Amino acid sequence: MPELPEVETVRKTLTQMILGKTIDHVEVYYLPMISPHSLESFKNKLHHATLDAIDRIGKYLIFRFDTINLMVHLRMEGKFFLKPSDAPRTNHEHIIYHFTDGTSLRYDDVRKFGTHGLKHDKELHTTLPISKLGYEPSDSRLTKHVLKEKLKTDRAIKTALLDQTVILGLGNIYVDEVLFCAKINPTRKARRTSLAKCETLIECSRQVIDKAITLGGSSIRSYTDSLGVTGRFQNELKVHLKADELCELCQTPIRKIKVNGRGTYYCPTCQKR
DNA sequence: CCGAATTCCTGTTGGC
DNA sequence: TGCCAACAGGAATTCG
Repeated sequence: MPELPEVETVRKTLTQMILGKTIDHVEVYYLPMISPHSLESFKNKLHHATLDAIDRIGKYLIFRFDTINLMVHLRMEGKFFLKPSDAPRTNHEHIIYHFTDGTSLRYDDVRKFGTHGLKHDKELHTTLPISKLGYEPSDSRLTKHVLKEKLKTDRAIKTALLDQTVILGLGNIYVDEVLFCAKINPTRKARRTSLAKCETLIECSRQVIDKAITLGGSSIRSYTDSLGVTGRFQNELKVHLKADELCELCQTPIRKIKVNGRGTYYCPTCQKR
């Protein structure tokens, strides 16, 4: 499931591949995926638009055309592929952006959870969902004081850190790794996190996310980036998906539990409550 | 307002 | 081996 490092890898790859291309026409095969839901409006706004840049805000990809932005969230299994326009559509390609040069960008998503929405420049940052998002780990505005304030909730720390308004970009893989790094039990109440631990959490988030970006993200389950090249951070995971394996710091078997419905991996010795 | 539960979806997994 | 329920999960929505 793509999180910040995987989305950043996709962004870089796509930038190399399709920057400057102009859309000829768009095909949509699953209407609930797009917004606004008007198919004609969606197609018309992208007609003959030229791609100026691809940005990223948290896990959202922002394709910048003239004055309109295509905001894409990959959710669990969204992937892009670049193919010739006349290549046959495969089972799970739900949206095809055809370019004027005879190539096409295919959005492939087995579970149909991804979203593609159009927003004008002026609304992008002032409307949901972007308007509510918190700061990314790399953002200097994310201070221990800011985090401490956002952690004033009765939810478990893991649940709070998955909330994109608290800290931006962590998903189920990296939140487990960050909590292991910070030696915090995932079920601990968020509001019990000390100022010092808030600082540790920020440092660990930066460390984990930076390293994952450097390695091209993690390739677990079916995730591959848009070139089919696989990330290498899965080899660096300390706890996620490591149930019953021994903690590399203390040799205690890693435990798997559920925290608010999410599969959660942690070391019961290193991450005491 | 807050937090938990539900919902979306389908390929994979596990139990019998 | 085959069948089917349970499971995976980000975030919007609904519920209490």
